[in-house]
Order: sequence, then C-alpha cells, then structure tokens
Amino acid sequence: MKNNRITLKDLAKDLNLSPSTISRALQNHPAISDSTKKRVQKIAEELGFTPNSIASSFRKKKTQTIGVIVPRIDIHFHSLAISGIEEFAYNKGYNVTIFQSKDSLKREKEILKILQNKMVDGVIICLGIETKNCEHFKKINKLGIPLVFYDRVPTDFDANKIVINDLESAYLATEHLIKNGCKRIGHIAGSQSTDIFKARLDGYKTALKKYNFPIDESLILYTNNLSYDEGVQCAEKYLSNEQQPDGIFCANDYTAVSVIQVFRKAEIKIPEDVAIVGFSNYPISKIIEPHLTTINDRAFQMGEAATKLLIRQIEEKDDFIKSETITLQTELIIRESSFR
Amino acid sequence: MKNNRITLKDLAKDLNLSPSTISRALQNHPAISDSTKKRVQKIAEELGFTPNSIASSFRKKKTQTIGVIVPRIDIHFHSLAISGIEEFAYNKGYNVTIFQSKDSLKREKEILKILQNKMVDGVIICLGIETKNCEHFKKINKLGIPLVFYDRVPTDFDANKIVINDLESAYLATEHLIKNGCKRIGHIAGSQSTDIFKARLDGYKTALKKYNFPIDESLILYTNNLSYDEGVQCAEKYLSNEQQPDGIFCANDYTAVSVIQVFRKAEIKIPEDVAIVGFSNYPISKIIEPHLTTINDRAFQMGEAATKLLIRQIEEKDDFIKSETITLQTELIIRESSFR
DNA sequence: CTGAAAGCGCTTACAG
DNA sequence: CTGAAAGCGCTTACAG
Repeated sequence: MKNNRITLKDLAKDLNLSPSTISRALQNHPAISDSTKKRVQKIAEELGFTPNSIASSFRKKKTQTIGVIVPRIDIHFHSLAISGIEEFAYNKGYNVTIFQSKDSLKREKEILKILQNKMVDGVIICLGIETKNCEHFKKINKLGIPLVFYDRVPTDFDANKIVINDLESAYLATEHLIKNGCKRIGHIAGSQSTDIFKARLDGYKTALKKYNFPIDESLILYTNNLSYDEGVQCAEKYLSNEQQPDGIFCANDYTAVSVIQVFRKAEIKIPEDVAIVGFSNYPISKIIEPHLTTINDRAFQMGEAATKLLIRQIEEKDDFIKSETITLQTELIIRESSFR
Repeated sequence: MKNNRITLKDLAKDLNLSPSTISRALQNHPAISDSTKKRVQKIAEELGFTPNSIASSFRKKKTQTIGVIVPRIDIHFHSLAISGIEEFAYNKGYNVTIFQSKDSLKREKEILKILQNKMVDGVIICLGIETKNCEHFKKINKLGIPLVFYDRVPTDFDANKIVINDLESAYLATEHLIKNGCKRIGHIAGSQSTDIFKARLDGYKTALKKYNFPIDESLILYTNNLSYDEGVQCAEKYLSNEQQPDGIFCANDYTAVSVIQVFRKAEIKIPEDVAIVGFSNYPISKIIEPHLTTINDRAFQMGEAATKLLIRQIEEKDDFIKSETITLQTELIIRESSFR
C-alpha cells in the first residue's frame, strides 16, 4: 500500500528524458523547450506525481517553513497573531510549525533546538514570562536563521521586533478619560516585570502629568496576571477606598470587564459615575454592557507584520543581518463605557 | 556566517571513527560500547553538533510532523483544540504544522497536496463548511498517511473520527430546562446542513417528546452562523411572538449571551422568567450576568484524543488501516442562567 | 535545449 | 563492537 510514490526518475523513464530535464521542466526553467514542458506536465498530471518536498528541502537547504513559538495558543491575542502569521505565510508559499512554550524557559530552549535541527527558514517568537535574557537565541542567529520577536520582545538584544506603541496608547486612553471630565483616574496595572505593562503604567502617568493631575498611588492597583479574578479584587479595593476614582484605565479588557460588573452590582453607574477604558479589544468588549472602550492591539496585524519582515529577511541575499523594530499604531475604540 | 553546520562526518573525523558509528552512538544503539558513546556524546556537546532532522526525515521517510487543518485558528474552539494537539504531540516528539482552510474547499485541497509533498506522518482535520464529500482524502489514504477528523467529520467516509455526543448533550440541556419547570422551551438552531447542529436540534426534540411536550415550530429559530447578531434577531423574534418561551436551549454560547442581553433590556428576568442554556462553555459564559449554563464541549480534549489516535495509527505496524470513532462525553455546567 | 554526475547528511543492511 | 557502501529524491554546475 505504501511506497508507491512516483519520483522524477519514473517520469524520466516514461518519457525517455533525464531526471534533470524533468526537474527543470517542472520548475518551468527557461532553458527547457515548451513542448518538453508540456509533455512533462501532462504525464506528471496523469500519474499524479507530486514532488517530494523533503528531498527538495534537503538538497536546497531551504524548508519553506517558519517556526513559531508562543506562550499559549489558546490565548485570544496569540491565536489572532498566529492567524495573521499563517495567512501571510501561506500566500507566500511558507508553512508554519507551531510550538507553545507555556512560559517555560526550559521549553523555549528545547524548542529552539528542535527548530534548528528542523532547518526552519526563520523563527517568529513571543517570549515567555520566565525569559529574562536572550543567550539562547545567539546560536540560532549564528546559524544565520532570521528571527523576529513580537509583543513580548527582548530589550537587551539586538533583533527584529514588532511591537505596538504601548506607552502612547495608554497615554491616549488616559487622556480620553481626562477629556471626558474625569478628575480622579485610576489604573489597574499588569506585572511590572513585563515591559509592555510598565509602558502602559508610564503612559498613564505621563498623561496625568501633562494635564497637571496629581499622581495618587492609592489609585494605582497592581496585579500579577491581569486576570478576571484579580480585576474583581481591584474593583473591591476601589470601592473600599476613601475616595473613589471617577475613571479607570485598565491594562487589559478582563480586568475592565470585572470592574464594570462589580461596580454595577454596587449601583455605581458606568459611565456616569465611573468611566472605564480597557486594553486589547477582546471579543467580550463588544458584548459586555455597557460596551467597553478599549485599545485595538492589532494582534492579527502583528502576526502579518512579523511574517512579512521575516520573509524579507529570509529572501534577501544580504549576508549581514539587520535589525528592525516596527511599531504598529493602535487605535482607541470609543464605546459606551467611557463616553459621556 | 552560514553553512558552518557540523555534520556526523566532522565528528567522525575528529574521533577517528566512521560516520556509521557516530550515528549509532548518538542514537544510543545497543551495539556501540559505552566508552565510545561517551566520547561521541562529549565531542558532540563540545562542538555543538545537532543532527540535521531534514536529512534524517528524508532518509527514514518519517518526518515526525503532523499536519493540522482547521477552518480558522482564531475561533476559540479551534485554538483550544490546537492547543491540545500541540501539547500531546510535543510530548510524543512530534511537531505540528498548521493550516487554515478558511472554510474553502479549494484551499482544503491545496493544503492536502502540500501535506502529501511534505510527507507529514499524519493529518488531523476539521472539515470546512464547503466540504460536502471526501473524494480529496482518498489519495492521502492511498499513500498510507493516517487521517483523523474531529468535530466536523464526514459521514459518507470511513475514517477515524473524534466527536462529542451532540445529540445526547442537547437532550440533557433540554431535559435540564424541563426539570427546572420550563413549559415552553425554544431552541436557537445552527445551520441544518451541518451535522452537529442537526444533532443538537434532534436532541432537543427527542427530550421534548420523551417528556410529552408538544413540538412547537414557532419556538425553533434557525440561524446561519449562530453569530451574536443573529442571536439578537432571534431574541427579538421571541419577544414579538404571541406566546413567549420560558426556557431556551441555544446551540452555542454567543446566541445565548445575546438572548440574555436582549431579554434583560426588555425587563425579562433570567432565569426567573426565562431560563437559558448555551453550548460550548466559552470564556464569556463565566462572565456574562447571570452566568450561563452551558455544555463543556471538550475542545482541548478533542485535540488530545485526535492526536493520541493519530500517533497510534502512525506507529502501529499493521498494514491495514482501521477506522475508529471516539465519542467524548460532554458535561452540563449548571450556572445561574437556568437554575431556579 | 538536454544529460551525466555529484552530492546534500543521514541510516541501515551487510560484513567482519 | 565497528566500518564500508549504498541510497533516500531531488537540484545544479558543468559540459556539450
């Protein structure tokens, strides 16, 4: 049943041509006559010949494969990014092999080794939480395999990166609250060992300063994972504060949603009493009532941009490796939770 | 910078051994002496040798790669399934190459061809909407590449399948409404050209019959995609009905959520006036208020089960291909939207 | 426009 | 316990 695969050699025998000629004809090589090409294509079709890409990859040292490492596939942000990666790669003739690091440094290293062995043409990666330095990426660089980081990117490592303007986005979100008349604006922050959440806190503070608002540390609440449950805790903390905020910029949509729900239960009106802004434009932001003002974080576009940059690096003949950082512009989506 | 990869031959020269011996030593072949193995492993480590898996795959005709085709990656159900696939495959030493069919039959066929050429060891697939027959899978079967379908599986094609008990789940959901005292139970149905949604409608009707409830066609509303917006339309239709339902079983969570929201705006109390049950246990079901009773559709476990079955087929030596259908048991998760 | 030859880096049946 | 040899199915520089 197996092993009945047809090879170039079989076609060659059938047509009394050499395998070289068959190979070239199928690649539409200019040196081959049109009549030969037609004969070859016809018989290939008839016999159902399909080229063995592994043999070709092996010979050419080019696999047309991109390795992708994400912390988890089932996080909406990443599944959107992967979708963008697959879509762009597919249209360019590349395949995508996917791995979850589960935020484990050990696993990240293992995966990198596999990717080297598999001779992928390039790697796209969003770093795991445990990853504090990038020693393990040096070898893959030395092998000449292009690398693009997205979202969670290294700071101490010269590399291709796709990011969004987190600081500016947070600034705009906060400014939006200010312009809507909020006087005491709180912030629910993510882990400050992660750059993007540090940037969001920075953006918040920058906006307050710019408008001559005091920075009130009692209005800034810190979380570990920005989980829904942590959001509930934060909301309750705000409720027990002496002075409650009249606007809150949350570093993601989950915490924003939990705040909305806790506050509404406490008979606090949103947006009238407290205006809320989230971050990420998760599907739930369009479903929760009131609909949530948030930042579109361009996950799909990040995937596309990463793949575009990577493929350019793969296909450029230049011997030296350049490093490029592309910053995608986010978008403040104003919905009912903040508009008054 | 490139092409400095170390090969077996290099190691062999360094140690005055043959490449055969190096190869065997690295595979921990029993015929090789321990001392030799140690020497080989030591120098491999020192020189940073990593085997070229492409060469190995080519030689062994085994790629340790599983091809996965899903309609879309960014649908939560599929990203969960993929997560299960990747997790299980990784632990078994397989890699996962992923494709989106975008529900296009043409693309599904293209992808299958790529997977054949890439010599994947097996394929896991959830059929696209356009796919009505399975002619295009016959060739891959003939090549001896094992195939496992999940969720949306073919009916006219003998193959390995992973499914959930849709009919029974729908039966239990409907029965739950009955037992909670609902007298007029509606159903929001998915496209009836898709088997799983047909089964859910069937389960609903079966439960009604079992408990001697009449089947009132005016209470069954049909949608194309079970989208949030269609759910809103259905809810409005129910509101304009002469007699409103006092319980609704929705074929997915999105429509259930939209019904909850529309009804609450119309001052209809949930679950007191109308009890709602959804299907899929999407993250939103735990966030919407009241929390949504729903069916856990075991997406992650489907991915795992599909991969487990596939790998068994790949690694079993038997020449004949067996077909197996595995039905995963779902779970009714009772939350506030239906409990009274 | 076509062909012969070499070789990509492994693995493995065979021989010793 | 180790080695020599063949070969997986392509591609491509070289020759004509």
